[in-house]
Amino acid sequence: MNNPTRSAPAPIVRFAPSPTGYLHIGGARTALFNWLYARGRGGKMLLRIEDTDRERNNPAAVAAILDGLKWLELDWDGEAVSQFGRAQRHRQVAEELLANGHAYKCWLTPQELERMREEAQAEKRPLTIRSMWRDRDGSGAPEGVPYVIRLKAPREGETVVDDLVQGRVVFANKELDDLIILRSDGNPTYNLAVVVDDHDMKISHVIRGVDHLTNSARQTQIYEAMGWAVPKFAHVPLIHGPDGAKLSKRHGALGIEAYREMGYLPAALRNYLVRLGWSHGNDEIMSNSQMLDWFDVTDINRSAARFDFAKLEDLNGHYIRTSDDQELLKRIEDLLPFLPDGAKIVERLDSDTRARLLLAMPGLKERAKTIIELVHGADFLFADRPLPLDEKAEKLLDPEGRQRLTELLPKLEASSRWSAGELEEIVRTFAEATGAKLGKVAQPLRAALTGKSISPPVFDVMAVLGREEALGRIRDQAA
RNA sequence: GGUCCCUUCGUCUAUCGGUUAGGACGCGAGAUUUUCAAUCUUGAAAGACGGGUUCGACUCCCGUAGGGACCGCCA
Repeated sequence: MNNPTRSAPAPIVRFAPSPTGYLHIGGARTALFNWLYARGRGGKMLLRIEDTDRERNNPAAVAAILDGLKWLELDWDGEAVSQFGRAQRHRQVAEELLANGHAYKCWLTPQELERMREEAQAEKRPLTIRSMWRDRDGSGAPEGVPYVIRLKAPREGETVVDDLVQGRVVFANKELDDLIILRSDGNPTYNLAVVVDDHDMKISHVIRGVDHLTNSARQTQIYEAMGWAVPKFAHVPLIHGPDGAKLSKRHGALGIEAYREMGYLPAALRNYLVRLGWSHGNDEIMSNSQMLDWFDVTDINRSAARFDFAKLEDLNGHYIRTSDDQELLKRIEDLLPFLPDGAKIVERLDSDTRARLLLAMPGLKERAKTIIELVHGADFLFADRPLPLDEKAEKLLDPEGRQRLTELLPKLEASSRWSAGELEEIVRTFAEATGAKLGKVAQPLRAALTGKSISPPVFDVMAVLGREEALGRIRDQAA
């Protein structure tokens, strides 16, 4: 954040998702890395929507991505830039490249290209597109046939991507095609648009997934053709599924909103994601300011990491336990609309039950790994008398258990303050007097009060439910 | 197939040539306990393989194997 030892100029980074779908978990981590790098060094975090492909553009996806970032509490500077909105400027640069001899018009048709690919495939030789139009200067061009503009990429030597994560990656120029920078319909392609935008937006560090590594080599050629400074690159490894294969819908490549709906906290998800491919010694749980202080792209690992829900859950449990009760209540209320049985609870959430929920929170949050578990733990608060009993509760309320409740009832009715402490004393005294182990009394009591065999401590449950409700539930089950 | 990248406990990782290879999750055992958690103690668990370089390699180099990314007028 305000680390005085950092004297380098403040970086300008960008997160540049394409609006073809939701914000997936890998994208979320890339955004987080960008955000940490910018915010940790007093830099800027810009947002750009890569929507040059009009056919695949989806406004709902843009909204979902922005929502996901907001939920993750990652902010950005200024308005999100639409790449499509800058098409004029991209075309202008393409013309400039044409004029300065670094690009050429190519009349190769998609059909011809397809045939070249098939032939290469059949002969099992590598395919590198070598357009015959490269050096013809447009002579012999067919009439009225649309053309594309290709970069006249160097054929000799090598193009180097000096990557902050991957190291120095060298590509032989003879392996690289003359990439298309302007489509036959006059629209810019991704690689051109990205270079122009990154240059115009004065991006100092391009932090993105390794799937873009070869693009960086191509983009470097465009920078060089324009005589522009190449930004620093940091290509972060991809996230894999539990089986080591690329993360797909089958595993966990869900939209970020799915994680919210599964009851994860943004802080937990951030902490989990930052430790995937990056670490700071043995530190596992870290605050935002620690992350901001410690994070550096040069410490990111080169190998892909597998997504592990068990560890995410553990972290989430930690963040729930250390969260403020009031905040948890808000998280619950935010999540309720997305839960199958949430509407029922929303209905009952008046100021009284809200207060009870808050009162129960310390006991509840100790046992929940997700917000959903937190809600289920609070089920007993919203139950109607007579309570439905689950199988184990049923067993606890055998004749012996019910008999105990009957005997205990008058003692509880005589309680003066109905506090957890007083109630515990009453029950303990009762247990001792009857020579029963505390559990023999507490378990039937729990079953009667919650309908379950597991719950927060029974005395807390009684206090939270209040005298009238608690006694009523016990009477329902007493012999 | 071509190019490029990767490879330490099951998983995430530490180690920047010299360590009994450490931590976390998960798993096992124990303590605590009114249940379940939480918490504490504790156990099992790793340098893919083969060559070098070096007094000494998990660490540097080469090869093999395995995995991955990219190879669109998609981004």
